[in-house]
Amino acid sequence: MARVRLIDVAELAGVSMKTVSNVVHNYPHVAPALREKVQAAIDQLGYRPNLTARRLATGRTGMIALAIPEIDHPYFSELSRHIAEEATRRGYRVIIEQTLSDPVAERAVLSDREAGLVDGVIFHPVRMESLDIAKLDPGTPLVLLGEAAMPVMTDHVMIDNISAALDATRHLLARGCRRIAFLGVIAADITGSTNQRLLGYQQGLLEAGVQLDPELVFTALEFTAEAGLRSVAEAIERGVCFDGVVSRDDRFAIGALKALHDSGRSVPADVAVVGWDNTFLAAYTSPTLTSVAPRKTAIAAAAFDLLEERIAGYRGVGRHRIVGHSLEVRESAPFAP
Amino acid sequence: MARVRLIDVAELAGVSMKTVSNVVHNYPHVAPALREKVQAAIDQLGYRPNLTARRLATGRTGMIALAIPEIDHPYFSELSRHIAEEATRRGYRVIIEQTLSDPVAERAVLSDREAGLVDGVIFHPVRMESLDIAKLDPGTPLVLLGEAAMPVMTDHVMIDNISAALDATRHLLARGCRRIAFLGVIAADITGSTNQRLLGYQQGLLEAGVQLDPELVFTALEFTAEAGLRSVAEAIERGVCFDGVVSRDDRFAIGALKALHDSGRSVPADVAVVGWDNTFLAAYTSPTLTSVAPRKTAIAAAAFDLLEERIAGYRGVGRHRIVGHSLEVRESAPFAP
DNA sequence: CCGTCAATGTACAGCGCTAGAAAGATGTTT
DNA sequence: AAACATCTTTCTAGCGCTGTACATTGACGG
Repeated sequence: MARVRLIDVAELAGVSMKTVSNVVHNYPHVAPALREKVQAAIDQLGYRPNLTARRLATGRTGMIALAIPEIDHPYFSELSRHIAEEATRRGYRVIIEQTLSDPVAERAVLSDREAGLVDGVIFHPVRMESLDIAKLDPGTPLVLLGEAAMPVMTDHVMIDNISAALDATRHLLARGCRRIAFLGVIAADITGSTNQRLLGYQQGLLEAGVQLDPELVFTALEFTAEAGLRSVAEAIERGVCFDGVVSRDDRFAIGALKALHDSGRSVPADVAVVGWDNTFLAAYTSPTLTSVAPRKTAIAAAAFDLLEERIAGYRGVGRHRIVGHSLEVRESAPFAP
Repeated sequence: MARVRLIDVAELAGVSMKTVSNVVHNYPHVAPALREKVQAAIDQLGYRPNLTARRLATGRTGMIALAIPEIDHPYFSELSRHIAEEATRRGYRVIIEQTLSDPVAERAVLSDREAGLVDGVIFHPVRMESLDIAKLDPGTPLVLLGEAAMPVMTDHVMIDNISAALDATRHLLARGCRRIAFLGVIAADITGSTNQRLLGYQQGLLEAGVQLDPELVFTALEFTAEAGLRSVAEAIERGVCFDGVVSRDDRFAIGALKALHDSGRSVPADVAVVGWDNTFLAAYTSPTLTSVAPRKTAIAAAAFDLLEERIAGYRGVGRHRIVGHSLEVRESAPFAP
């Protein structure tokens, strides 16, 4: 099963390697007859160019790395899908790097692991801070996703979290909710996203003249539905009274729905719930879940736009692209009557 | 930002390239003093080996391709995660190839796309048949997942679908269900999995002496929760009477739960439901979903075992590994009282 | 005090492909 | 028919690293 090389084809066809290469690349300036002959040789031998060698010669790999915390988090798997499709469209392949939110793994994404392997990296950090990233930035084109860190020199794509949280909160206020909880602040979470969402939530309450109540900020232990469930269940046990929930993550919201259901509360009549990320789950919970919807395809497209400019040689300061969002209104928090 | 090469380090340290290479690889037979000196040069220049070049020289890429229909299908995203983790454990990186169940894309996976790029391919085909695969098999080590096709020469990992469907059906029968539906046969689905699951379902009914009723085999249009919902809703409208559902996919089951809920039926009192794949969703529906659970970590491990043997040079006939499964019993179909 | 053998280190030929320079072929113009 | 312009095709120097074959060194026994 010895691999067929360019030179083997060239010999069989009785031409030079470069001519074969020209045929493979569909370059002009190859006489039709010759082209046909070479093609026949290619087919006969079943020649396939060795991409590694091509890479070494051209310096471009045609691959980008996508580094995300968890492949199987619905938000990230949906985002991955869009990124993969955008990549295909633009002629790249994607290698997926799962960091599991581990600082060491995140660091590895930016350090020696990727040298010469990929043309660029799209990275959704969770634990690394701006300074870390700035220090490690290896010269490989890099675009960051999410809100964890935003070094000055690095490109960045995100949604306007404050305004999105504001929208969600206003939506609940319009329904008449006055005791609105925010789920969930996470102890180990140093990312900016939660803070920004919390900020938007607070801003919404303030502009409606509703008093902030620290008791209504629910803490979760980790990013799972289970944690969301527990957090809400405990709040209920503590006797906290609330009629609305803005959840920073669909999975938390799903846990919340379950906790509310278990405690005999009805959604949205007793408590209205808004989730975040508008993952496909949102359409299949009972009741279906109103959710903040980042435009994932737009995120993928913007990330690639920035990345390709970097790959093409742009060396300037970081650009920060804000991508649109909307509120997908479903049963858990319908429009005000 | 000129890249630092091995030879640059060698010059700075005043040694040969090979010695630097030896230090990088931690080979023995490098005097400690020299090693230190070389290491200093490496650090000073910030040298990072170029993986593409290393690949060309060694012939090994350290990457495998994972080709699946959809990244964001919960089953595949969970499977991907296990594969990614197994890959990390064994020193491989994963490049993910999304086929979207498109025959052309599936074909591309096995043809020129991956030549020389990866050491092996793990492929979950949907539309390609055994013969196609056998014809295209490019010599790159290959392991198939799922039941769509099983060419004689190719390795294969799957669960025993017949027996799993049998378990699910028996479980419902034990609860006293007698009008058990099978959801969902798909028109465009030529894969073996559905057939095998249907077979196990029928076998279960027969051994319990329950008459088969073609009316109880529900058809869906595509692999979405929406299609499952519609399929069940239409059956209800048609006046089909049933007290149990074996669903070939969790997403269908989720749709079914919703359809049943919408029609005022209670689960599991009126209709008991069993899903398939035990994706994390199953734990967060209301009611939670009993589901057939393939051992995903075992699938990942088995796939890598086979693949690594192929990479190591095994050239024999295809091995077929059956991986264990279980039935995760939750609220939608609890144990018989 | 020399020959021998490990232990270290060096030199260099590839890995397979690309791309630009140079050469060859063909056709056109005067 | 010579001179020139235009296509085609060949030649060949890398891309950066690895592994083999060979050179050097120093230690040690005879």
